[in-house]
Amino acid sequence: MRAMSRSTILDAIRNAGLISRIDLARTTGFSQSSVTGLTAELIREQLIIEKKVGEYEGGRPPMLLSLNPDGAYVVGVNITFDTIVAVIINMEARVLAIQRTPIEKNRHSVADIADGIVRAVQACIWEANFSKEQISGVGIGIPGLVDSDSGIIRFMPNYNWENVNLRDLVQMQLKHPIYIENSSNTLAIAEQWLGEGKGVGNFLVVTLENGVGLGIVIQGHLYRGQSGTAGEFGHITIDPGGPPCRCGKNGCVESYAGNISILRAARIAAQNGDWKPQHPDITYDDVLNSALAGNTCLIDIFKTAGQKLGLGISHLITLFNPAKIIFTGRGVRAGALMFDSMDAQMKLHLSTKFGPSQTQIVIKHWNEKDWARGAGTLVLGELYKSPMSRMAGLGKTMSPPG
Amino acid sequence: MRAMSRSTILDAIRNAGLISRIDLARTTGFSQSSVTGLTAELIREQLIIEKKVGEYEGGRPPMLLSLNPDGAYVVGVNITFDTIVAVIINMEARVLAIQRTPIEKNRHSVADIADGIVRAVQACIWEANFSKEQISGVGIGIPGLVDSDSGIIRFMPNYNWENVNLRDLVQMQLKHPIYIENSSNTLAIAEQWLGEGKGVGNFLVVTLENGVGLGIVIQGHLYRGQSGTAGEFGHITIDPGGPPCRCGKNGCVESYAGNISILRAARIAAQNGDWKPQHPDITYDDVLNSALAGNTCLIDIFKTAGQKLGLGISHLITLFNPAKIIFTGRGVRAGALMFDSMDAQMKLHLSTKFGPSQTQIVIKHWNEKDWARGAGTLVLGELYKSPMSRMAGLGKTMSPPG
DNA sequence: ATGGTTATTTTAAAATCGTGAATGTATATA
DNA sequence: TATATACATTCACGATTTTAAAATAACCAT
Repeated sequence: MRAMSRSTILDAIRNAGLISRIDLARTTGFSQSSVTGLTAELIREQLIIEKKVGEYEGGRPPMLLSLNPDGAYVVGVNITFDTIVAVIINMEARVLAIQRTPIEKNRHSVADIADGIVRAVQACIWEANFSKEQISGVGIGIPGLVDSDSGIIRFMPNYNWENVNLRDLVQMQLKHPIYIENSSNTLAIAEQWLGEGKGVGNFLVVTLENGVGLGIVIQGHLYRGQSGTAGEFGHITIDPGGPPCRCGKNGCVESYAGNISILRAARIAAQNGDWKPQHPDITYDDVLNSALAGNTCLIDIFKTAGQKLGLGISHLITLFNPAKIIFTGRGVRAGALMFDSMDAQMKLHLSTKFGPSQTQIVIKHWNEKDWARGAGTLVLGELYKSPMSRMAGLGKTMSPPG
Repeated sequence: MRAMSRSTILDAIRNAGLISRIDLARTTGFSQSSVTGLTAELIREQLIIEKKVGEYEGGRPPMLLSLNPDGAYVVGVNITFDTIVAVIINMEARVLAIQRTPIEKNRHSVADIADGIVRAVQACIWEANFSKEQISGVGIGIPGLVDSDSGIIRFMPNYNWENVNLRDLVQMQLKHPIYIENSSNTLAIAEQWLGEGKGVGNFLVVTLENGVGLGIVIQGHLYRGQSGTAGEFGHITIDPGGPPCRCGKNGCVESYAGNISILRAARIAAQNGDWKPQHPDITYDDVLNSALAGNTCLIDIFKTAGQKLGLGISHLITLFNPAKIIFTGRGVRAGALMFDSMDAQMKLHLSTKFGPSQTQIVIKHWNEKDWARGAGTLVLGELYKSPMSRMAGLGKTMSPPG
């Protein structure tokens, strides 16, 4: 009961960034005295602080409250095809330390990756001169289908894992509370907390990596579906006669717009002689660079990807009517190569009879850190729900050592 | 605050149908004394009643509580292309009276329909020997895009209405509280209340009429989207090269699976000589009957409709991961003609990598009354939220006159 | 300094809500 | 008829929040 009141206050502070008690009373609907009581409790627990004095407006100037950046620290870890990125973030999700660990080729058994995560977390904490007691938890983002309750990864196409329990393996070596979740979902939470989704009730996050993922936020809550498989946007069939997909079907969104699908199309073009790569072992980045340099054959590949993606996005808008769709992931670096045709195709498949589309399209500049940070916010969210579970004792000073 | 507790109790009673106080305490988590207090309040307000004594189980036999069927009466109205159906329902959503009013051809201005609704409501109340004071509200279901807050119908393809305020026109002649909502949404609410959606957190209702509609229930709440246009499933593009749609695009789900689209396809077949209808002015029912009688050309039309619908449904399952999808509307009478091919196509476009589909497909026997009843439950829901708003005084006896 | 104004805190009284413990009630069976 | 058992109610209590009012704090203008 009081947990809900606390949450309301915390959410309001997070949304505002910097807010006085009187404005808290106004926005939350609590009485002034209740706000005083609740904020006093949160200050005592060091979740929030009196940051600075606000603008004079004719009387006593307001004391502006903010989250306590140093109220807790957590580690966020993101796994991509070839890299483990771990970051330490503070209560404001600011990245204080970062650690990249390459995944060696063919070293991606579950045990290998679990060890890699543990080492990355330890190295990150060590190099930033933190002690492990200062870390309240570890969040792990996975590009695949995750049952976040049981911790089981049901399907992860990158390494072709099915039904493996990565969390337990990591937990055996790390004593911190560990949370695991699909990367698109962690990004959605991160956007809701501190990014484009702040204060937005309904929005979607589309991730363009090797696969194409979707995080769904509805009425302010992450939506996972009845059995946790909602949002497999990458695997809706756009064209039944299309190229094969890692999911076993043909013509999925992902089989056009996923980075490995673009790479595959480029390889086929190279085989057909439509394009001469500089070296035989081409990567997605090679393809992207050549396309950006003006190779028309490769430009066409991105254009097609954008078109198919655009049709899929039109489905999302028509079905979800979100306030925003946020694009992120390595794939957004293609920029206009992909998004111009996406935009055109999307508009083509939205009926004007329902009024102009209210959905705002946001393309985030891609940033490796953001993904690991997203995994970290997963833990921050849990801390907010029950701050008692913080590992670090409340009495201790929590200033960053670095 | 207490409103939520009351709702919890009411929901539990509605879900159970018949339940003792002690079981209420068990299912809701309230203490026995709280349940006594809350139920006493609800009984005083005549929302629930002590229905009968339950089975002896070793001690004092439980007193079983149920909703008070006669706690309130509301009118539900549904508009289809050619008919206005009004029903009186009680608190259990049982239909006590029904009134059909045909809509004359070319008499479908907003004023005409508003008058038709008013007359239908009045006739329904009159013929069932109710007094207007006994009716707590009127719910109207519209096959189109409705802004339920403002009461404005943004787009209704049947009569090609755009941005008209039907509610205000009706309100000028009826003093009751009037609610207006998209039919698919009213049906979703009705299913959640008393049908297949009872106790199911996430489910979808697909309506097959002239158009194809979608009602979305997520985490127990109807989802309307950011600006109220969520769920326009009928207008996602299945095949960009497909037939034109009333929405201005081509190849929408509706342009294959909507009843008028099937009728159109049959007319074209007749023109081409592929089929000889018995009379020139054919209707959807003629087409359906000839197909059921074995006309292969028409069977193919239904088969194609089912296939396109199936692809669309696979999108819904992949994106929403609902526990159930409930099909209703005149179109379900096509039965296996449509659903066999739908089923096959749907399965084809669901990846097996995410485990077997957990989504249960439910096809409801079509029934004209259900739609009007659905519009009525819209009002019942409002009554539950704030029983004080009931028009009929709490002190009055509320037994049905008939 | 003084007064005016707005922000915050404190205080006390009252309301609301749910709980636990004890009590009351209804039934079948020994 | 007494008893065991399970259901229901009563009542005093604690936790939480609100209202209202007063006190305090901080700042500017005069």
